[in-house]
Amino acid sequence: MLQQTQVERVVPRYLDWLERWPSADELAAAAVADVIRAWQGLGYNRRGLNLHRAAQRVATEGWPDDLTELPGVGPYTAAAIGNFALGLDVLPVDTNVSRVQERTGHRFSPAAAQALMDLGATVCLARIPRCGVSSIRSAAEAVPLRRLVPATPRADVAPRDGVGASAGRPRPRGGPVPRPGRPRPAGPLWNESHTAVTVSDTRPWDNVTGA
DNA sequence: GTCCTGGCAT
DNA sequence: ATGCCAGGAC
Repeated sequence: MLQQTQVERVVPRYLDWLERWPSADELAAAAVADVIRAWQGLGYNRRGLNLHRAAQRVATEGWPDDLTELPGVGPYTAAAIGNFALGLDVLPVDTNVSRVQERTGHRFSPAAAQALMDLGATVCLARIPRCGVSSIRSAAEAVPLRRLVPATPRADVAPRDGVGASAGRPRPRGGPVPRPGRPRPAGPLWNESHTAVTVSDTRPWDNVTGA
């Protein structure tokens, strides 16, 4: 349900759904019409169908080792389930996480998954990154601007004025604004779900990688 | 890589 | 109103 649909929109539907079909077996036994009806309003009805089919497959053949064998489950969802539900050491790389990794040039450990997602969704935004309040700004500043801009300007994207519109070239993806590095105080990397991730004085992102 | 599809930014 | 975004399927 969380594919392309916001959490707030999903939660109540998810709870109702689990109350009605608490297990894969029970969902598998449901009529397709009921599944579609229960999915109404969540968008992308194909996901509801896929979920139903996946449940049927799990009901008959059990859980596959490779979750991407289930219909509707790609690399991202498989990694997300692996990390959050199964406790596996895999990093779900959605566009938010991908963007953070690109801008910092850093490979984060799976332990940082939740913090990375929230950072990418609330601070390291695609269009207008809030570098001023970013806890990993210093990491992004260490990345040459060259690596954040396409080699050739995209013809289909008009140049924009803005804070980072440097070098007379558009920054279609809105990369972070590089500045001279400067010491920053230690503090929590991120806040909302109280994930116990803290940063150090020198290389903040290393604490997050577990390196 | 392209297409799908609903949400979202502009 | 228009175009971009984003996981998945192919």
